[in-house]
Amino acid sequence: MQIKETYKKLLDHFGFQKWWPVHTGTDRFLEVSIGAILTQNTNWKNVEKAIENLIKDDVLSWDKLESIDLEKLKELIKPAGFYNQKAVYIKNFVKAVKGLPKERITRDLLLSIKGIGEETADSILLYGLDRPYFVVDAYTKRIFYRLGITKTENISYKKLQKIIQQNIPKDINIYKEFHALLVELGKNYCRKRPLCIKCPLNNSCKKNLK
DNA sequence: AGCCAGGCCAAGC
DNA sequence: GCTTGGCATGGC
Repeated sequence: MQIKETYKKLLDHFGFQKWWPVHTGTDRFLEVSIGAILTQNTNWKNVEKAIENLIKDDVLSWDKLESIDLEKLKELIKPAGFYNQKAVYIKNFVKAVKGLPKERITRDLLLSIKGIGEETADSILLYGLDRPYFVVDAYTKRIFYRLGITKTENISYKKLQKIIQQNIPKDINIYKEFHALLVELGKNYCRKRPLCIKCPLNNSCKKNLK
């Protein structure tokens, strides 16, 4: 099955996901970035709790995050797990990016920040800054492998990103939507222990376990 | 009651 | 370059 067809099927089945979810009244770029850091290897439900804590304490702003005590920040984001390192990552990010004009914020700059890897950087760029970088995650690798599009689930980030970007239009709205749809499929059907019987890609998947 | 989640870093080969 | 271990909470 071709990549573009996969996108169409998922969109047809799930409908528009309208990612990235952010609260009204906060800086979108900031909230996406903090969410992207907090969701590293973590359930989004837990991230929501952490973000609610930040909003409740009125610290989801560049100035407040820069000045907040590190230990206090750890407490607030605790529900998201790995809170010791994520608090430092957030501090690193804010220090490196605060006050910069957006055109100065490049992928290389983000990757130079300790705690920002490829997926986090691309999530920030795509959903926070509307730049055309396709976000690859564990679901993406798993789904494409099971579909038979890639030969291994351990394909490198760069390789899979390149394959996908070469096979869909360079359109940030498609990039945003496709990744969100892959997450939806990965969460609900193409899980580690998959639910192939009800999967919307069931009849065109090589790894179909029925 | 385990298993798992929208990764990243450091260390070792 | 690729692999491994550590990091932590809460939902199911």
